[in-house]
Amino acid sequence: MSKTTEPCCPSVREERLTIKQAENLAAGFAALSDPVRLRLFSLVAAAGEICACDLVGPLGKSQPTISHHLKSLYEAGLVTRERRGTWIWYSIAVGRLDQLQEALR
Amino acid sequence: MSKTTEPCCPSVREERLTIKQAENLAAGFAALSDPVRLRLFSLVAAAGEICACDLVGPLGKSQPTISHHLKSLYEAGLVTRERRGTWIWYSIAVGRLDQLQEALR
DNA sequence: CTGGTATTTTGACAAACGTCAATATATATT
DNA sequence: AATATATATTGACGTTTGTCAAAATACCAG
Repeated sequence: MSKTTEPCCPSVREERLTIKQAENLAAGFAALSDPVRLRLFSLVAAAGEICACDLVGPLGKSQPTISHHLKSLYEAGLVTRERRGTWIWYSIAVGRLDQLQEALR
Repeated sequence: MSKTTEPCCPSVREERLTIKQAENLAAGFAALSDPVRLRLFSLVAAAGEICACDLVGPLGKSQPTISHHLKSLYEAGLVTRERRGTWIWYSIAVGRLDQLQEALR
């Protein structure tokens, strides 16, 4: 009754990607395709968990720009966020990162 | 005499990326950030080696568009190409792909 | 409720991107 | 040399992107 199975997390090395798979992965890689965003992501990963307020300084970009990039990473599923009072804490979304990593296996 | 060592192929999970490292990785991920290009790359990977002429049909895009995307992948270091007479054969550049994969480890 | 700090949203702008039709270049065949 | 095929380049187009200043929203402390 169901269509032929389509792996959720294929590897570009082994599978011919469907349009949906390609769009899903491309959205993830797009989030990693900007140097500022990559460094931002790296800061989050290195810290484990980090307050947004501590992400504004290090990269020499305006606070709205950092907020904008964090939103990109969040919408791409690469980070999670949790509000604690005034501050918002970010962590990396390990599952999504693993998925992208597996896609390059 | 030399500066402190800076790994060529860091992981975003473990290192705070320098600007240069981030730019290098971001250029690689940018090449993978478009669905058409990802599927193209996947076709090359699945075939091992494939003639450009066989890449035009499957994705429903014009020949110049495919050529344009192949150039992007080539300039990002993700594929190699070799002319054999009239045809040009593409393969994936395993080293570069490994580098990007390692960056997500 | 008022004032202060953290974060997001809006609006604007230039730059980069994906796409195609048309053209150009390269190679092979006759 | 002439023709045919494979691939790349050019030029144009609308769309998306990265950035910032300014304004809006959310939370906290008096």
